Amino acid sequence: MSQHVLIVEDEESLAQVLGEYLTQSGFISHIIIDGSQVVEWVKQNPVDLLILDLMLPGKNGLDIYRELRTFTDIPVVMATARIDEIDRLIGLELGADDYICKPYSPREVVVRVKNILRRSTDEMKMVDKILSINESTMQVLVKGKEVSLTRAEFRLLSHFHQHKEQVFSREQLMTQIYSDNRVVTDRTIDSHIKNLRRKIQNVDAEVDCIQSIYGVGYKFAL
Amino acid sequence: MSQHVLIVEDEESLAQVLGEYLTQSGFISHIIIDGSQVVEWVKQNPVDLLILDLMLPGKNGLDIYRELRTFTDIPVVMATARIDEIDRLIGLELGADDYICKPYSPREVVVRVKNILRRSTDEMKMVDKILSINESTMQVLVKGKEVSLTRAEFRLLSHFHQHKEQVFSREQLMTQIYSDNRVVTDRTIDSHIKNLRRKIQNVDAEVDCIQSIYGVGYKFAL
DNA sequence: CAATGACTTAATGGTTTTATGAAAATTCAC
DNA sequence: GTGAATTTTCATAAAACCATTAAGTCATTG
Repeated sequence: MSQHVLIVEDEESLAQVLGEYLTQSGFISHIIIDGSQVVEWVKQNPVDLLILDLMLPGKNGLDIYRELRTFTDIPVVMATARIDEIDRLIGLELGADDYICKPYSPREVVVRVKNILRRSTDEMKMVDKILSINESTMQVLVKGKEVSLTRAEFRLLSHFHQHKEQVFSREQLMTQIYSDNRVVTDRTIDSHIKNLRRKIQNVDAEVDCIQSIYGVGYKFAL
Repeated sequence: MSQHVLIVEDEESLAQVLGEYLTQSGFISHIIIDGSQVVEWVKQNPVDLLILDLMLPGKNGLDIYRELRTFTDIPVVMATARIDEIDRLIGLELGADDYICKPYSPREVVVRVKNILRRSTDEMKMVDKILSINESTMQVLVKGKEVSLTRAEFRLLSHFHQHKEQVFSREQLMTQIYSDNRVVTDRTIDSHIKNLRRKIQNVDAEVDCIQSIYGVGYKFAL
């Protein structure tokens, strides 16, 4: 579950401190001092983000960066002590990347790492920022506010959320909601839909994500 | 409600500007120019965070820092103009602390102050000051007061605490609690939950950390 | 625009699930 | 083995949920 951050930095004490900060924040960190090992490590191990010191003994940081980019898209935060490096970096295609100027504070780096990883992963679920669903906690957030749903409501919404835009008949929804093969009236679904809509719009009346398709069923869309 | 930030800085104009930024952001700031007064002030006045210039006339900043640490844990942001100071600082036990390199931008300092105070108030105080669990001593503190739990209760709470927010069925909880594969009624879990809640709320009736998810199970949340 | 079928909604009764207190069974220490 | 503590079960009350109904509203069609 935790995300892996690889620190490439020759000043070991600095890297150590940074690593501790990252661990404190729930990341798993690994430190590499020798630049020549970076590419190999990234190929062999899980790495979600890389903090790359550009001034390394042995191998040039930018070369490492370019080599990484030939086979992976993981975000890279580049660190440099020389101000004038920054200008060159800014010219780069800084996709999911970032850079920091040394000396940096560990706290600042952690903040950046969090931001980048949140952006890139945290997550497709937050895609719309309007509705997020967490299966394991059974938590539903509408515009950031928690909405408490019953089991049937949660299953319904969850199924809708996983199949955006798709239209479902009431029969289909029933079989999705109930594990047993119980048979209920069509109106039952209507009823749950009604309650769902009410609870969601209770948070924000603007949100109208469950649409009725006349004569067919319902669909979810934001 | 507002939090107090103490600025220790001999360049008065700089301190002034920073103070205004902080005020703007909702903090209450106070400036001390003479290093020899800092310890006394902190002892006598409310201070939630301290910005400490290390290059002070009269008294050395690091000495002040060490003296403060003998009686308080308030976070300290250390400011210094000399790069090489940074290295020494990194060696320090940077608990809730941070450092910045002069010349700094007031805006940046405000951001850091906010971050530090958010962390030390929200996170620490909310999450762990309410409930802390020590696996090795089997000690449980609720709002600082010890609660004596039976083994089953402790295992339950401990498992919950390690998996905050996650919903567990009674079956899952049973297998978590029992090493052997004994089979017990669902109601057994209810019973333990009941006792747990009672013991916890015996300390503070406000604390309601075990929630029932109807038709599913229980989850822990603060 | 009237008729018809489809959707919405609130209320209700019944069902399932949970809370709780107390009793029975088990475990543990002595 | 005895007694106290703990665990489990049980019975009942309370709460939450769900399916249905029925009445009202809306969309479609001729």
